[in-house]
Amino acid sequence: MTARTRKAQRRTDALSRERIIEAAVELLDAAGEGGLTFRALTERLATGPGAIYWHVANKGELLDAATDDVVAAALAREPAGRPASPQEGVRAVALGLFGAIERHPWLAAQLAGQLSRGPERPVPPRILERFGQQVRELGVPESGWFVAASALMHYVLGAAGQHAANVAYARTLGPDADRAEVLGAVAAAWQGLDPADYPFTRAVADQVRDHDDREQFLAGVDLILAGITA
Amino acid sequence: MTARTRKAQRRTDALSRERIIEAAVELLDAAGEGGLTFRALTERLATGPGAIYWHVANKGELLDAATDDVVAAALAREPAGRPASPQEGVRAVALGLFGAIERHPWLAAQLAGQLSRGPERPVPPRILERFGQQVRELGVPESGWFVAASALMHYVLGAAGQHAANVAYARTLGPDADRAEVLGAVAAAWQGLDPADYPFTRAVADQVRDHDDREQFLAGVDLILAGITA
DNA sequence: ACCTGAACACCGTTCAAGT
DNA sequence: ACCTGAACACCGTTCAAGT
Repeated sequence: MTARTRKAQRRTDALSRERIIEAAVELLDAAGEGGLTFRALTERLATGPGAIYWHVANKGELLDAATDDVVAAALAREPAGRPASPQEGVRAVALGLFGAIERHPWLAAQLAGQLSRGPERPVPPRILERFGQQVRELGVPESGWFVAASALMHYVLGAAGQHAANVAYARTLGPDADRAEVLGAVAAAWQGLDPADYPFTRAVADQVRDHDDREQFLAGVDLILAGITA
Repeated sequence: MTARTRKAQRRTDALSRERIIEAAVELLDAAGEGGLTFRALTERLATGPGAIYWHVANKGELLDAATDDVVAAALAREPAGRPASPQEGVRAVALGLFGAIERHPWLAAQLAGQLSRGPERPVPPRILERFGQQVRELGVPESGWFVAASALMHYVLGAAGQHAANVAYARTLGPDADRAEVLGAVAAAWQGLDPADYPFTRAVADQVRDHDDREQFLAGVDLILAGITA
């Protein structure tokens, strides 16, 4: 067994756009956005960069495709039957995205990037559509559709991203840090702020310690639902 | 006048962390996140990279400091007197951030990045605090403080980021594209979606064309305020 | 049509050397 | 204490050449 033997075997099946995107998602999951490089990709796929460029225009397109793939899967994973109510439908979509961002923490920044990079990106309409269909069934007058669906989308993406940050921060504290430790760390960071400048943030630090991220997240969704139907 | 004369003069005043951050913000404003490189920075400041590293740990810290600077300025720019009501206070903070993101479109992705990179980043607590203080004065019971302030923060950052994307997209269409053209372009992009998959998004495309971004933004803030006080 | 891999331009960062 | 600038490792991307 020479040293070279340990390298990835030469691939036998053909390369394809799907296989490349799949490998990109794996790299992103393993090491975050910094983990996705063409060098890592060529090694994992046992090719040269030219082969990848045959299937994908550039790194940006690959990142977009990976984002699109993961979001589409999350939105498709939903319960088979129709939701009991539009409210339940909203919660289901929200939890689907929450879970996707939890499993793929790099998604949060990526989605924010697509959101702030023009209207023709594929992912935002996909998400807006799902929330929007429930908003319509909520009986909201048409003039309020866009604002209601936008509010849901922006809150869900932002709050889920913050949750993912907490989870990632937990890993920093050691591989077996549990929920209490993570929340404790967030609370501790906020308790360390200047009392004169941050009275509110220090006050809520306690709440952050005692509550479950997912519960808080759903409470936020319900708050916006209350605003929509007010 | 030799070719060399056109290069930036050798700096006479001393370098400082503030001057570096200032130059970084200018580069970001001029060319977005890709415009901030140490090479561009050294040329603009007429130094070598080592000089910059004497004042700043690395690029990430510089980006964070630039973000922090701009957000702090936006939150400080507020009206002198106390707001007429907590609701007005929330709108003022929201519009302050909206304006900052409009003037510095790179802020949107940067803020999302800080949000999803752990609780000890300096900027999110700064924003949470401002919304939180108004939430408290709204008479919300303490158990609901965090959710209410988070909902405001996430909506505002997300929606303002999308607005900034629209503005940036407008510049793409030509230097003198006006509001109608921009909104028309967004509407057109959404109208081009598959009618079977995107009935809602296509329906709201018309609203997007006819409404003002700032009005829609404030309507979203009011929606969340309604949910908070429901 | 699909893949190889050397080469290129550019990037963030370091560090021995200067003042 | 503060700054210089050559050098390094690494990155995305290209392209002439192969099959």
